[in-house]
Amino acid sequence: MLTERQLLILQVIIDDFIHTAQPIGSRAISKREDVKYSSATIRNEMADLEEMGFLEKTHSSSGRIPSEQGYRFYVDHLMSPFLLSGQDMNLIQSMFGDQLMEFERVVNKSAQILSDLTNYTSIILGPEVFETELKQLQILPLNNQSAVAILVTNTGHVEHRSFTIPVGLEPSDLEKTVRILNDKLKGVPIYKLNEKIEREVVTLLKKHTTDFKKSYDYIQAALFSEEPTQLYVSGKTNIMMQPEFKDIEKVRNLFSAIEEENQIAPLLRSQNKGINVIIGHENEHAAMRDCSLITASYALGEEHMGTIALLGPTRMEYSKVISLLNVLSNQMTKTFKSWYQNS
Amino acid sequence: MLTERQLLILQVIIDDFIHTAQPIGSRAISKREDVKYSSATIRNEMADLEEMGFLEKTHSSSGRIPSEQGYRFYVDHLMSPFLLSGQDMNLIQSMFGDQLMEFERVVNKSAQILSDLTNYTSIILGPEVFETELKQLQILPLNNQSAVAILVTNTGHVEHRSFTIPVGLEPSDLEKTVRILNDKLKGVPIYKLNEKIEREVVTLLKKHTTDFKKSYDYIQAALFSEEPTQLYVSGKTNIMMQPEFKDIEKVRNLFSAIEEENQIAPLLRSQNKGINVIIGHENEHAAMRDCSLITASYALGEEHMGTIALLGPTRMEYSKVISLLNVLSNQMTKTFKSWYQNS
DNA sequence: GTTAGCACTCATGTTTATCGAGTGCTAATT
DNA sequence: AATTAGCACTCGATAAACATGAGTGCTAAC
Repeated sequence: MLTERQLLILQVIIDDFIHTAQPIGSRAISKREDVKYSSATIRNEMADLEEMGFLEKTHSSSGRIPSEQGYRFYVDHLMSPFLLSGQDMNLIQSMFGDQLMEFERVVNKSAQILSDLTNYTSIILGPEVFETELKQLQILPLNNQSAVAILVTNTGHVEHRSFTIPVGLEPSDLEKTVRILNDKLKGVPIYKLNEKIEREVVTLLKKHTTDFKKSYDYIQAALFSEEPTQLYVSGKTNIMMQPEFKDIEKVRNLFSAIEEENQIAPLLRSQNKGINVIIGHENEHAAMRDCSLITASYALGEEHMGTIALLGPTRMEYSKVISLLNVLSNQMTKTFKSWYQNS
Repeated sequence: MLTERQLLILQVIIDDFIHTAQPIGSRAISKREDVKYSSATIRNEMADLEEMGFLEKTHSSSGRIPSEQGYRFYVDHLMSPFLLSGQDMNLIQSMFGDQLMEFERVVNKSAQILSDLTNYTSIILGPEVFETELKQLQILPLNNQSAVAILVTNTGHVEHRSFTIPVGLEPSDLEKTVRILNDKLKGVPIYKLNEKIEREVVTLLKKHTTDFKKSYDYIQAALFSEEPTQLYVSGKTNIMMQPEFKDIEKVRNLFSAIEEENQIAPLLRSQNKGINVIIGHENEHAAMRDCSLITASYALGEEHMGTIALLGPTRMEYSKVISLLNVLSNQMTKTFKSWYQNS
């Protein structure tokens, strides 16, 4: 177990390193007014802490820096809670005060606030949309050749596609098709749409429309060619400002990794509810081994969950980031709840 | 005027430097099989070309690199046309072959193709939406408290907002309001909406709805709180791969500049029709003085214009980029025309 | 148990030397 | 008169040699 003094020293080192990014030596610590031991004593303690794996040296005669295990201990036991400044709180409040927002905008703004307030990179994962229900399907002809299909879910999510109307498709058929679809599909969860169409709608369509095949291809195309982008990233530039990323090769690797949506999304999706802290090599993705990733979950309505996250160097302001993510995820959950209850 | 030989030498130097990013010396040039002069001769010519301002040295005894004036001359007089590979052409064609696309998707994909095929950063500016006309306004209640407003223009552009319904607003009023709005506003250009509402709709609303004030605030909020994002950027990471951006400070500056939407948008907006080449310091923005920017215009329907652009180092593959932008902008124009004619 | 003292380590910065690609100029060649 | 060979010179890049100083570990004194 660690003694009080060791705890103090560890805390001082980590706090300092988080802000300066420089190895810290015994003398510097002993000079602090809240530390009343000589540098020699500190040196001894530091040697012990290093032996226990909480500290590292960059070279044999350098000052100490925290190891990943050190950060882990800090996050789990040592960190003092962070009080967000009134200014920051205001910024957040004012954003959620706005009555008129669609989901995408809230998320985008949240991502921006997160990255602005921390100078790290924020990543927000939207909720799985598949469980949401179809509220309305509309096909609106723009002219002879083209139309726009608009699909609204019960969560207020809107998808739309423009398309060209195949030559020879009767407008009346199109209209009928849409009417039938709305009749039958309202309230059906998105992920069941396909099945439902196959089972119930196809026969109906066959009966009622003269050009069944075309209408059908249509629906298919309009409804299911989606690849829902659910990843919102903000402040990618911030990561370049960190001194640990002064060599461009690292930045490149990291950026490439972030841009691979199908790498990041599952990672975030697989996190537990609440706050998660993933430090350095705890991350399964090699490209993020120099980083820490803090995630927090938010809820959209009763069922759907999304994740907000901050990506920064392992030398991260854990305390601040965690507070911020807490506040923001709660605020998001609250806001979405107010939108979607009784739906 | 430049002699044939000088033209040849200039061309060789620029072509070479575009691919290697290394200063090139007289000996290297004289060794090429299409050049039959000795290094001494070449040296003399290079000295002349430098005096005329087409070449530069990085230091007193280095090989030559093209000056910005050199690139300018190259682009205007020297560049040989570039034939896109069949592979590249296929990629482009296949994308536009897809019948089912909304504007945003075409633009996003185009941006991606541009950056993938060139390894530069692509920027696409959407058309001014203000001239487009309102096709339909719909307000769809999701539940007691919230609704989604959907606005469709004649170009198939869809805007939507979720909002909470003020307590006490009668559903019937909401419905009436929407009906009145659709009646009066269909076909009105977006930028005239506000005026039209003030002039014709307000009185109507007063007459027909019991709670005029609330309905009105509503419309206002739903229709006019937009900040149309019209800038699509792809391949920002590419710029970091260029050897001229190996020091991170430059990258930071450039990235910050690109992220300032209101810096870039007007710059692109102000370009002439067709292809424009802006080399280094010809660019008014200091942050882009190390870059060249090639722009091309595309048309959306009869009236609206947008811009596609590629941003790379001044040492850019001008020939390829220009060909590519040409093909793509034409293809976009053609595609959009087919969508929106007779609207 | 704590601390002063001291020899030792190593990253960083500076100086100096070497190397070689490339130039400009002059004189010889075509 | 145009071209080219020859040569001294320049200067960035790389490496080696050296000084500096922040920081350590260890021992002995307090």
